[in-house]
Amino acid sequence: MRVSTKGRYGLRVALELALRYGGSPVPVREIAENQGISEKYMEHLISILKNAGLVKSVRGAKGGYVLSLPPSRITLLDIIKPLEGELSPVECVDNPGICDRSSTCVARDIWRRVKERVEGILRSITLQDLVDEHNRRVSAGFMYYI
Amino acid sequence: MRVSTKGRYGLRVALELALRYGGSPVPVREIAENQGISEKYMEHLISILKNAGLVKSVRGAKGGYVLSLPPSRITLLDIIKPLEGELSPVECVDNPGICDRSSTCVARDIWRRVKERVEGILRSITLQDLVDEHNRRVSAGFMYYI
DNA sequence: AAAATTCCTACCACGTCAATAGGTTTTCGG
DNA sequence: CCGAAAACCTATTGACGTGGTAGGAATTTT
Repeated sequence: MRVSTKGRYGLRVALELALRYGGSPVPVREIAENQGISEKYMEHLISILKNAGLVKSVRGAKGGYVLSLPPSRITLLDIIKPLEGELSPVECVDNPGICDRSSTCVARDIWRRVKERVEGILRSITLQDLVDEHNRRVSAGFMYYI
Repeated sequence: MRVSTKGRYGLRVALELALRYGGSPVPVREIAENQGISEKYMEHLISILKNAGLVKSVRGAKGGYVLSLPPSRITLLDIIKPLEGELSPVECVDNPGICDRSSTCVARDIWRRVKERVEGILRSITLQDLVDEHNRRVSAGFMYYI
């Protein structure tokens, strides 16, 4: 039941772009450095987000990436889905034809509920929520050291 | 975010044992035949359930497996956990030390909530619930053909 | 004794994931 | 106009987990 690094890293990328929303385009190199992830791999991940229409690119020098929508209008599900594919624990939830027991299978119902809940959580949280929470923690951490 | 065949098959095995709870021990061969799964592989899976204390074995001829508790006292989480391991979408939920950002990571909180929800669902359903639902469907299917 | 069954350990083939490599194209600044 | 900075594209690789197999040893019933 693990999310791959695509989903994990991708979420961190999106958060970084959200924190800098409204500013100049952010090059992959910067994100990769901040996150301690290979630049080349990051490039690959962000191209998935681009194809999904979540980020826009600016080519050439001084280029980089920006979110194509305000953080408040992007849910975590929007980000995770293109990176991870369907969030079903089992194939037959999305594709009943794969198993001839699907129509009466009691297990399938369980897996369907699991998927719905997971999607529900991710859909209910926006990037802006994460930004707010992040800022709360940073300022709390700052206060702590005074 | 997929559950492996271990979890899927294991759940079906448990359901079969639950349907036959109170009867004589069920040999692996029978379960494997009913489910269309390799006997050898099934053997391996059921030994995991045995080590977890969910089923008891009776060795020798006329032997087999039985649930070690009534179906109403076994939750789906009890079954899935030994087969699949922790249900965390990311490692750091169970093992914060793996990442030095854990203490302030906003993403980690999300993944923790996902895990809690998934576990919550699986913990709220017992094998007896599945048995009841199964029986309901069987009799409904029967009525349908009259 | 023979058959049925659990139990144990090792092995392997395959696919996916994570990552790397090596370029080509576009754009800005001077 | 040139060079640097950046996105973009395609292919390849290495490692690992998953799913499944093999062969036999131990235990119990008939």
